[in-house]
Amino acid sequence: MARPRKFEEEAAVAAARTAFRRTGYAGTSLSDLVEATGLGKGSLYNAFGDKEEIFERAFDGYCAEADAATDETFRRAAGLAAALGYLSQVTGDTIADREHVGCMINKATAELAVSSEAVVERASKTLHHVEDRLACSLARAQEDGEVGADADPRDLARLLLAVSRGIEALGKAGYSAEELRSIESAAARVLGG
Amino acid sequence: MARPRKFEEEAAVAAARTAFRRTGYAGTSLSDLVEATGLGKGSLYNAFGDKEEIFERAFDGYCAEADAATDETFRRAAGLAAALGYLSQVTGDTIADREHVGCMINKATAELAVSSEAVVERASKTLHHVEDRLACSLARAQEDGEVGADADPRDLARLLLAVSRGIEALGKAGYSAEELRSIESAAARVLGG
DNA sequence: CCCGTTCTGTCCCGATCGGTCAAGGACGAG
DNA sequence: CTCGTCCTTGACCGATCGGGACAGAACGGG
Repeated sequence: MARPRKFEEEAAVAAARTAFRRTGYAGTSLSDLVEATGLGKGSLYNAFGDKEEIFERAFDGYCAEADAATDETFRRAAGLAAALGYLSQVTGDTIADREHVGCMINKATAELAVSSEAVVERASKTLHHVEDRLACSLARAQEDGEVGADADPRDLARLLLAVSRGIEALGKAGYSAEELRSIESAAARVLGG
Repeated sequence: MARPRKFEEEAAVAAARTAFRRTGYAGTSLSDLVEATGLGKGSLYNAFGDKEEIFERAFDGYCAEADAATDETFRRAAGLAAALGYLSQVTGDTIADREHVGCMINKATAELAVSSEAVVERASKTLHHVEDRLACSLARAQEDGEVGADADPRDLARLLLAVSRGIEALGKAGYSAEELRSIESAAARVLGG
């Protein structure tokens, strides 16, 4: 018994997300969000509350999608191949991102880790999710003899995660595709040898 | 034959830098900079031009200091110890930074890589400087038999650089001191073994 | 068909944004 | 001491900020 929403809430959040990804939290104004989503300022405000909540929704959606993408990546392969596949995926995404928009997790923590505990926690959760999948794959790899038996799979997983975050960061700092790929293969060599 | 500057230009830039490091470019207003530096708005503008130039000066100073600190780190040690010392240094700094202020290179590229080629170039230069020092140390380590002779020192240097950037990023995303240290030692094991 | 409810667009607000400028003060050269 | 030069201060600018108020449109239950 009321007028229904004309817009897709999820679509609006997604549009807001791309805006935030490009210009950050402080750098994105409400009018930018209005333009990005196509909604009126009133609708935006009515649906989500304030700017902070819109960002939180956008960031949460990004992390949720990242989690799903991680699951998908590790569903397609197992063992060492899965771990290296993840690294290759990150490297490829970084190289493809010629505009240097970059990963939202990095951007959000870089900008807001000082002031928002919520952002830190959400980011931590998503990264630990990756870590878990990596550790699982590496443990399997160890059983199969693909990886030396003396190393702790959990430590190796964290190391690989750090490498992937590093590749992302270096990509945004102007490192070339060749340089990034050389990091990826060096990591593969160090693990697989 | 004129009234001299009452303030130290470098001190003002340094004060502005800490403000930018905390709240980013867009998140730091001119009044914030006035408060941080203690200068009047007019003096700031007169001395540096606009906000963008102040940031550029601050970021440039940060990178220059980082370069100097890198030289100092690699002057104190050589070979594998120097490379691992650098990694330990980054890890320690990240752990000590409980407020999650973080490295300005990461922050600046995260926020401005999309819009400012200058930031990307300055960041790239500073990171390549680290890479060069790492590569040099690792080549020496290889001669001394500390590192396997089959690996390319340049690739290993990039890998280590990526790990260090990853540690920085993970620290800002809430990773604990133990977790970060475990990454550091895993990297050491992988290299030294 | 009608009314209550919710959504939407627009106008408005005080605050603050980045940036400018005129007035006056402080200093050094002569 | 005087004067020219540069610096500092603080008021001020238009624009935009995030947020809110509100009238009216669109819809569903009765």
